[in-house]
Formats: sequence, C-alpha cells, structure tokens
Amino acid sequence: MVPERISRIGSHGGADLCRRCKVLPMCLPATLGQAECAGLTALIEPVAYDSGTLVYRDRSAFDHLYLVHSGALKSWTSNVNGEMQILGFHFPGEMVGLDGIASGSHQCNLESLGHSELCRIPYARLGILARELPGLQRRIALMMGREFLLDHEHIAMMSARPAIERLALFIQTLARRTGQTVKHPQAIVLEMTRWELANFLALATETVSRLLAELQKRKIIRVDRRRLQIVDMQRLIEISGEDLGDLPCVSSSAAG
Amino acid sequence: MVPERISRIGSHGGADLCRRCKVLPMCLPATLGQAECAGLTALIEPVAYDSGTLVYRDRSAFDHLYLVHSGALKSWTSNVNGEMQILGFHFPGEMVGLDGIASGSHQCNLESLGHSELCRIPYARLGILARELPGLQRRIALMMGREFLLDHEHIAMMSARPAIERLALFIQTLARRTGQTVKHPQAIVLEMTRWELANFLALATETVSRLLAELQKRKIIRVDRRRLQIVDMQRLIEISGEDLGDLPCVSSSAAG
DNA sequence: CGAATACTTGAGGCTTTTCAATAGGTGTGG
DNA sequence: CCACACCTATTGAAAAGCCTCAAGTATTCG
Repeated sequence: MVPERISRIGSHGGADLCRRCKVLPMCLPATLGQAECAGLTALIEPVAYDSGTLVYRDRSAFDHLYLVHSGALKSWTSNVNGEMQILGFHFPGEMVGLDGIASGSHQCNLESLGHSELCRIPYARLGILARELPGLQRRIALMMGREFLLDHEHIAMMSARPAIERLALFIQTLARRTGQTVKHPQAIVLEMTRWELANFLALATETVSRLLAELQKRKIIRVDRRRLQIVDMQRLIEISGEDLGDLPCVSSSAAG
Repeated sequence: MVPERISRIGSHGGADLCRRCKVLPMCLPATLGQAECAGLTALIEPVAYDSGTLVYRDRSAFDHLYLVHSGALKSWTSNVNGEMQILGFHFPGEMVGLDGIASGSHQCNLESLGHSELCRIPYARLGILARELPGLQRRIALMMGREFLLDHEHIAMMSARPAIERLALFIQTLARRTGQTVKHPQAIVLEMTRWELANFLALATETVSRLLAELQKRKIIRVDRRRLQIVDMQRLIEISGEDLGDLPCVSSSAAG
C-alpha cells in the first residue's frame, strides 16, 4: 500500500548548482550574493524520486528541508480509517518539510507524483549558516512565509462553496505556481490524477470530472487527459470570485 | 463595516513580563534561559484590543509579529464579492502575523473576538536578536512550525465530509488549544459566534446549530449559548475519525 | 494483446443549503 | 424595572447540489 522510499543522487548538481538553476528566481537563494549562495550550495544535496515514492514518511525524524527543483509532489496524512487526506501539492521553487519543525518529526508523508528532483538541506546546519548570513536568514523566513500563504489559499479554496468555484480557484493557483503568465497561458500539465485532485478539493472524482467537462463546454478551459489549457482567464476569475494576485517572494519583489 | 483599529497598552507588562506569564509554557520564550528571555522581553510591547477591533488590516505594512496573551482572534480575508472568509482562530500562546512575512505586507485582517491582549514584537529587531541567541532562533522556528500544523489541521478538518465530523474535529482542536485536559474537560467558552464558526468550517450557520443540538442530544457534549462542555470525549473522537495528538512545542516537549 | 487502472457519464438518493419564521438574549431608554 | 429594538440562535420545510452506485470507455503497462 505505502510506496517504498527510493532516493538517488539527482542529475542536477555541481558547484554553481543554484546560480545555474532555472527556478532560482523563485527559490531560496534568489536574492543571495555570490558568497552567501556558495555557502548555501555547499549544504545542498541533490536527490531524485520516482513516481509514487516517499521523500519522507509520517512520524519519521525531521532532519532536512527540501526545495523542489523539478516535478511535483503531494503531502498527505491518513486518518484512523486509513483514508488518505492530501494536504498540499508542491511545485518547483517551493520549500517542503516544514511540517517537521515543530515536533522534530514529520507530521505527514511527502510523495513524488511524477519523477521529481529536490535539493535536500540539513536543517541544523542551515540554521547555523543563517546566523552568519543575514540575507539567508531573511530569505528562509520569506520562503516559509510563502508557504503560509499557499496554505491560506488552500483554505480559502476549500471554503468556496459551489464546487465549480473551488475548481476554478484551483486552476488559477496551479497556473501561477507552474509559472504561467496571465497573458499567454501555456498548456498546464496536471501532475495529479483526478482522484488526487478531488481529494485535495474535498470533492468526489466524478464531480471533478463533470466540472472539468462543464468548464470546457463553456469554453473557459480545454482539457485532454492531463493537459489543461486556460482559454478564457477572465471568466475563470469571474467564476472563482477571486483574482489571486502575483505570488510574492520571487526575486523581483523579494526586497523585504 | 470594517471596525476601527483601537489599540492601547495592555495591562500585562513589566521587566519579567514573560517569566510571570501564565501561557509561558506554550509561548515563544518557553525554554529560553534567563538572559535570552530578558533580551526578548525588552523587545515586547503589550497591546490590547476590544471586541471587533483590528490588530492589523489586509495590505497594511508588516512590521510586527504578535503573541496572543489572552482572549481570542480571527484572521480573515474578503473575496471580490466582499464576503468574509475566516482563515483561522488564534488562542493564547500562539504566534500571529506570519501572513506578512512573504510580501512585507499583511495578506489578511486580524480581528479581536472578545477583548484580547497581545505581545507585539518588532520583526526586524527579532531577527537581529535571533542571530545572537540560537535558542531564540530555534524557538521562533518551532512556533512557526506549529502554525503550519494548525493550518494543516484546518485543512484536514475541512476535508472531513460529513459535516458532523468537521464539527467534532473542531471541538477537539478547540479543547486542545484552550488548554483542556482530556481527562477532566472543563467548560470551553466559544469566543466566536455560530456564524463565524460556520464560516470557518465552510458550513451554514443553521447546520452548525443543528449539529450542535444533535451532539447534545447524543450526550456527547453539553452546549448552552457560548458555553460548551465535552461530556464523552471518546465518542467525540470516534465521530471525528481522528484522534489529534498533543499539541507539539509546549515547554515539556520543546527540546528540538 | 490482455489486465489493471484511470476517466467519463448517467440516474437516484441523501446531505446540506436556502428560505422563512420563531425564540432567546442583550442593551438602551423611558 | 419593564418595554422595545436589535442581534443571535434555533427550528422547520422545501430545494438544490453533490455523492454514491453503476456501467462503460479510454489509457497505460506488463
């Protein structure tokens, strides 16, 4: 039932790991100077996970934080009946593992959806380094702050009461987090199954399927299996009743 | 519509502010030594807010973090239709204001439910102090980590599909966060209205009212206006389908 | 190519919402 | 102190939305 943990050294790597990285602008070292960046890079261990494998397990010891380099992941817990509850999806540039900080052990499972690459950072050493590098300290706080906002978006999304509003909000957040521009929306790849999407939104898979079909019929999106294209962003925003602003904390706006 | 901001110097205060504080074991300085604690205390400004007043406003500048000393608060945003969406309730010992870290401006409103007292801490100076005091640095991370867990609990709660499960989970979390013991449950005071509770759980107020009545009829709780007494914790856990463990990060278990 | 999995579509039923009316509680002013 | 207004909470009946069950189609993987 529970997938085996499989990790291996990721293909990304090297001394200037971060400075070459394509997600640098939205990642932890975004605004760091060369020296600070080098200090951080020295801590990073690239790791990779195949579809369905666990990066960490609920109740396992918390030793590392992770930055998503490529791919997508889900974090989940199971209740007493053994039913999976998906707590969040995680995309490149985002920080993962924060659920372990409070108690010293992880409070959920982190599982790779497709193949994904992450940067693993020893938490204790990161804290020590942050004391020497104020820029890094600020940046860590910013990244954590962004995770709060993502959780709050999730909460707001689940509160949207007509199910189609929930779905419309999800598509918006997905577009932002996978780096879509509002003007020229590219095809989004849904890394998760309909079941996972439904679980995330607290809906039935059949409902998700039906509502995706309806949005397509109304020419707001085009959807074909895992490919999703936003056709009419304006109407998508109208349906969702909320225009999510830009994601904070990417390099251009990361002055704080 | 939006309440005026009213703040005044809180009645709690003094040089050994924290060391006398009744919520110390679950608060930021819980495990700090005397010197560290003194450094932190020097930064703290006690403030108090009356029912319905705002501690901070959506989009206002982020300069301070807060620790709840007494009372209870809600954080909320409004969507394009002007409808309030409650993102969380906040109780003594908890850290508030984290929504401002990522962008440098708050992303929601923080409003006092009843009368409440908070400890206001300048964020920039806290960061500087944390660099000198590793114990404080760890403690800040722990407190933030706890807020992640609370958000995840909220998400899991909203995913519980029969509404009565959601309500049962809420009552459990409320009992924990207001310092109830499992063995001798005291009367809990619901600081929020039924409307606010319903909004938080993404339910209709009428549904909340009906389900509270049902839980009472089944002799699992006793409820009278804002007073709520848990009668049968075991069955409450059975209904909710989840036994929430102890809240991490209180002083006894805050070694990490 | 066959089996297993993922997705779609339809029909009926049930939970929750909505609408509406009533009861209870709180605060103000006479 | 009581009457009144206002707000909050409760309760009922009807409607709607979403879920469950069920069948069928498509896709992936061995």
